[in-house]
Amino acid sequence: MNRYDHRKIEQKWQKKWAKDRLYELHVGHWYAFSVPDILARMLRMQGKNVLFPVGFDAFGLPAENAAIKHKLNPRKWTYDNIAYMRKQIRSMGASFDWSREAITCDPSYYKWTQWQFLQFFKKGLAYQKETAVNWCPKDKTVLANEQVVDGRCERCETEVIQKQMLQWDLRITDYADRLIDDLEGLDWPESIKEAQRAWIGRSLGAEIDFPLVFEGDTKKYTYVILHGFQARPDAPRYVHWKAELEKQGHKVIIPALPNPERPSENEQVKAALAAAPYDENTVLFGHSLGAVVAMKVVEKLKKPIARLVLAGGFVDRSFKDKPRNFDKRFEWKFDGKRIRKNVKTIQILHDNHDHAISEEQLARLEATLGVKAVRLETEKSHFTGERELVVLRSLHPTITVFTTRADTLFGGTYLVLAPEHPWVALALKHKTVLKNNDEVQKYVNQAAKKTELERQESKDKTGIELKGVKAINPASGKEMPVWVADFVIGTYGTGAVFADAHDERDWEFAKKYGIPLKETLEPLVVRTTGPDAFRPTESTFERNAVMAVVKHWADDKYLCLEWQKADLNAFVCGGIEAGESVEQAGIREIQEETGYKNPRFVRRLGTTIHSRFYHRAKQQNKSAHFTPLLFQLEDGAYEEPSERERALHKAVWVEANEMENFLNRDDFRIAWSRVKGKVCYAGKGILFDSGEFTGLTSDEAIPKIGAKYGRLMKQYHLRDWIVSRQRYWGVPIPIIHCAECGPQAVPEKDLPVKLPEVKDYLPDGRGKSPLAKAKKWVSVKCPKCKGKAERETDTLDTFVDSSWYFLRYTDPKNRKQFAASSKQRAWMPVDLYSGGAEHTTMHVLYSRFWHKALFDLGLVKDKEPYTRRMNRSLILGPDGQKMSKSRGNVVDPDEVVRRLGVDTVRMYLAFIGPYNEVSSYPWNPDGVVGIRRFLERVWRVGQNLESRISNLEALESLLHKTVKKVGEDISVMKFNTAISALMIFLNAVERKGVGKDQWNIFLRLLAPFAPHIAEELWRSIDEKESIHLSKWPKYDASKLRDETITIAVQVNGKTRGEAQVPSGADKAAVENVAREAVASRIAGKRIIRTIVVPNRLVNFVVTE
RNA sequence: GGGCAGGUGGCGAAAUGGCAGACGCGCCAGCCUUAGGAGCUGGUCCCGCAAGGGGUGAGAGUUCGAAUCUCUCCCUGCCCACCA
Repeated sequence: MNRYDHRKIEQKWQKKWAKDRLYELHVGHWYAFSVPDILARMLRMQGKNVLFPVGFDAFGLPAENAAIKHKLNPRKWTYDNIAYMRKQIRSMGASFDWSREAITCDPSYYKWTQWQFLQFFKKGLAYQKETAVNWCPKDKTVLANEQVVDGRCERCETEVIQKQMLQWDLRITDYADRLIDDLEGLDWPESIKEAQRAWIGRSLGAEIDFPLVFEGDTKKYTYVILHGFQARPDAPRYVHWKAELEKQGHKVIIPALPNPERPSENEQVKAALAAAPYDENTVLFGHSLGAVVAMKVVEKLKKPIARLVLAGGFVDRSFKDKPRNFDKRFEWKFDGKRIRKNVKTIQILHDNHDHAISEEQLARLEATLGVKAVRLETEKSHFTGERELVVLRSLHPTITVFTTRADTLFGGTYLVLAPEHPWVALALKHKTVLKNNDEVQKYVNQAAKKTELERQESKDKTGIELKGVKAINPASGKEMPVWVADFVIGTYGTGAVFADAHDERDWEFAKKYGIPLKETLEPLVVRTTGPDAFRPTESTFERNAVMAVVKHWADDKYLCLEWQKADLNAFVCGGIEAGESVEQAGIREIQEETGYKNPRFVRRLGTTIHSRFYHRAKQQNKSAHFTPLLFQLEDGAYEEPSERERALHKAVWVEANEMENFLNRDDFRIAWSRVKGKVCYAGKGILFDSGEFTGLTSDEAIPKIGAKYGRLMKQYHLRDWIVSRQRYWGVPIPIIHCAECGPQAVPEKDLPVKLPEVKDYLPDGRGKSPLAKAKKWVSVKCPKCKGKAERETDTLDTFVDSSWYFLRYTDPKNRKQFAASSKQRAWMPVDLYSGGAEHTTMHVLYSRFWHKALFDLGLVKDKEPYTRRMNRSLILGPDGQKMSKSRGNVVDPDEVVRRLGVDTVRMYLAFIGPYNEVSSYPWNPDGVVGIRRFLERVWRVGQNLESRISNLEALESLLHKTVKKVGEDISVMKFNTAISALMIFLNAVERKGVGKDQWNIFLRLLAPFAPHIAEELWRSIDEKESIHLSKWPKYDASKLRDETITIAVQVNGKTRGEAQVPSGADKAAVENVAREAVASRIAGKRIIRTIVVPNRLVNFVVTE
């Protein structure tokens, strides 16, 4: 029987190709796997070397949860699934290179995940940090910020709480700038780049310090500064610190400590003790080794001093970078209790990139003194820069805020701290600093109890003033009240903001609590787009003007102008003439422009509004300074305005509630918002009452004010990447913890650290992962000191596994390296990465970071892993909703495949719409039969090839056009239009017949889409080799041209007829033919202009 | 509140400055019939018998010409969000 029997054909060829058969599938998998296969097949036929790999990212929570639920071994569960998936994927007829398969949970793969992690660890890119982390009480695991959705766990939707934990982090924030800046050179869709930028969230701004003053505190201190190893009192930084402190009226003593090159404890402590009286007015400040001496000094004191400050205070003789040779007589033990007794306040200052002190040493110092270190951004690591202002700032109580709007600094009238701000905790501990200590404590406690979700949900902002404390505005010099409020986020910026009249949130808060505000900005509206856009290069006409909002005499409606020439809906406005007051000017303009005779001045609407635009009617660049005024008409007395005015604009009445829609420019909207009583202006503008910066625009003032009163800097939304997971089913972190030596890398020869077998996979609920249950596995020897040590029991985030898998594809079997550099060079960077839109942010960002880190280590040659990244569309359920098991709309194409065949299903998915649009297509079970019919017809034509063809030339021409179109469309992944071209060819062939030669070419075009049927028909025309090994056809450019072309003929841009012209005819001939086609329409009219677009149309522009 | 992507027949869509709706689904009429969820032929944006006219979310602009570019607004989807 000779009909298209897909089952027979597809099984036959799949057996031959892969020895496998059909299984049921998820339609989303089909879309992801089988459609790109079309491109891979074509490229291969074009002789390209195509790496089209497949693999399984198989670590992670789903496998573990399933294992817990069904009491299975997650490894067995995963590998069973992989085996099943493999069969499914093979049944799609996709031409994956299975020899390169990578499985992230296989020890041969994760050996290299661990190896790369250790390279990062050795370079300081991976580090351990005690952090407040998102903790899901149900999953009993830590979540990345990215996995928290609306304050809830991404997976189980349990509310996330905060918990302190020692976590492994990767320093992705060090790469934030490069991750943004390197996007420039990438040929990616702008939307993906924008998603990356948004996620990193860089904002340029300034950090500004606000000194705090306390009621009745005018105390002057004696600062004793103890210098460091190999230093002297006249080192520039100490000189600078001394000068600054003396300027503030404090006394400063910097004793020269004996033998700074080869220090000894007794000598130095003795000298330090003798240098000053040490009483309640003393602040003892130790830098570096001086900090050790300072601690010894405090131990020996008889009465307490005011403060102990330790800057870069190390407790070991082993520096982080290289050990220093200190005198053995230095005793590295401290009596924390005694120290705490002898000093009122202790401060530990530290910087995150200190070359001398390890995190672990710092932690010990913190533990000894019972104080958390304050981490600072330094000029040079270990506070060795010349000025290190940061140290001085820390000597006084100051609150540092981050702002992107330094232009409003002069108007800052209060300060707001997050409830978790460290200074708040400090002040509360002292109890005497704040006059309303108990109330503040109560508020902070309440805020701490609230989850992030609750804090976000409460729209009404709450807060409490810190009584007894004021901050000094460094710009205006004015005292500002200090508040604590939970709308300020502790973890963003510095956890503190200054508040002013030009922020809506600050405005509302101030109104609610009666805090005074001060405006310092007049709105500036600059048109930057459209025909009215301000032209900065042209000369500008400055003009003082009035903007009159005119209320109806009885109703709540207002008199506005609709401008005729420009697309402008506005209030009455106009210039102020010499000798005229603004009020007079307003009345005159109302009378002139609208004709209403009796306007009455009501009130000014506050601020001046500056407006810059290009005045089209006057052809001038304008900078208008509007004074907005409110008028009301006494009555309807009216006299028609002049013709000139009426030609310019039309006066209309606009209802108050229609106004927002009516006005179409921001300067008028601002005036309107003030009529309605909303006064806060949060946009940019021109400064006033701002000292030397008065008159500047916001954009000019932001960097200048920021630099003068603070430090210009960047802030990122991005935080370091916490990679620790307290879960079983992941890559074990290859670290050994030794009490003596700290965390040590597992030696390379011992990699991979394989996952131990455990009895059950439940987390223990105290933050330890199930790996801790494998006691024998945990207990190891320290690779350094050979003493007793324990393995790290956390596993890595699965995003780590998927951050480098494409590298493994280039050399999947390598046992010596993660990928040989020769193999990498051959394939990297990835030419086309078509992935799900859900990975546009996190996975793409993490893998880019990982790649850059490898690049810095010299392990890869490219700065970026992906040349082209596309987001594929989504297949929705038949109901138009995202497919999900809970919705019950998951389409299983098994039934369709059985009925209509693999070729039909994969081709239909390709036909449904463009592949790389960020859109989605509902799976329409009816539409698929169109493709089946097409293949049926292909089959039928293939059975009846003819030797004689009615119009060979025309057919050839169409064929070559098809070759061109299909090839071009596939290469840009517009499979839908490629298929449409195949259909058009087949439609023609069914009418005109087709010969073996043309059919041979057509089948090769079809092969990537419908590999099975194409192969079968190919063999039936006596081809001996597989069609998939044949060459992609080339088109003959000379055959693309048609003999005659039908062109459109337009009159005044409207299509009025058609004309047949010979291909390549000259312009005059085309024009003549076209003129005849519309002769009746242009008769008696004059042709002003004729536009000829070759091969497309002729347009006659005629008089009416 | 912010960012991004969109908005074209009954449906998926095509056209990215040059004849709007290619191709396919569905629908209508007819043919064939082995009676099917098959095949073939023709039709199918709207108004109109026609000639003609109108039409790509709304409005305006640029242009000989706009679905496409610009502006204002509306709506939908996705992502982010008390981010200073």
